[in-house]
Amino acid sequence: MVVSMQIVLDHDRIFGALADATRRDIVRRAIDGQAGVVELAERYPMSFAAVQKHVAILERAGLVSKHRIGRRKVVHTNLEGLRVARRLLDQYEELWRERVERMTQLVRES
Amino acid sequence: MVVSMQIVLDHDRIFGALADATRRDIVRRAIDGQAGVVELAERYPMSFAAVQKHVAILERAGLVSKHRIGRRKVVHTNLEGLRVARRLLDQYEELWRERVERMTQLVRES
DNA sequence: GTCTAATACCACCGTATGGTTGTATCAATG
DNA sequence: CATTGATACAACCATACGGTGGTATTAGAC
Repeated sequence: MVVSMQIVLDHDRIFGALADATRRDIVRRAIDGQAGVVELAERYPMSFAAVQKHVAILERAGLVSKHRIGRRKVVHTNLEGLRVARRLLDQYEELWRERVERMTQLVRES
Repeated sequence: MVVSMQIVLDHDRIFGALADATRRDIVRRAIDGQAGVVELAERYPMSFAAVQKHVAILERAGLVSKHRIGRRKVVHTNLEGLRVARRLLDQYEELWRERVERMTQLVRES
């Protein structure tokens, strides 16, 4: 029985996944979509298993995905995951802009 | 002796602070910059002290700051903190764009 | 000055997280 | 099909995190 893992793209997981320097570096490297987990692991001062766990956290957050190429699995960054995070920040900035506008309006009316 | 607390604006703290629904909600509410910690705390199903800790985490991350108004302290969101996070995501998207461009170029040359 | 509302801080507790080592699976290769 | 390179997963450990209640500090109100 195959139960496909659920990728939720919720903000908790996405921002949590990005709150670690190793994982952010993996995201950056995986944009090119050429690195397997072994190649990634070689670059960080920690065990292979630790890097694997970081990739798993990124995968659960929907920031990267893996697909087989031969006997390796290649990690590549998922643009949509990054955009979910960015959209939230954009919303905050939009609220900020609206607030500034309201305040400017108030000053103008007084 | 007064030792001012250091606000670092590093990505670990910023994304970590945003990885919690309560804290994101505080950031959103504090954009208007009118809420004291008591008013904030009333909105969440947790103790006053818990909300205070959330605000402290946001403050250490540079996402909000507090200043006295009368006997209260008002929490307001710091736009620059949000922008630090957004800039990193923008960089990733830019890397993505460059990669797509390189690939398109390769296809064209073949 | 005394009282009190608003905030800050401390100690504690359960659970999640980041790391480790060891073992199991899985697919190409000989 | 046995081997082996690449990945997955489980058990374990130390520390960080999110919550609690209780106590201290601070600044207006009286």
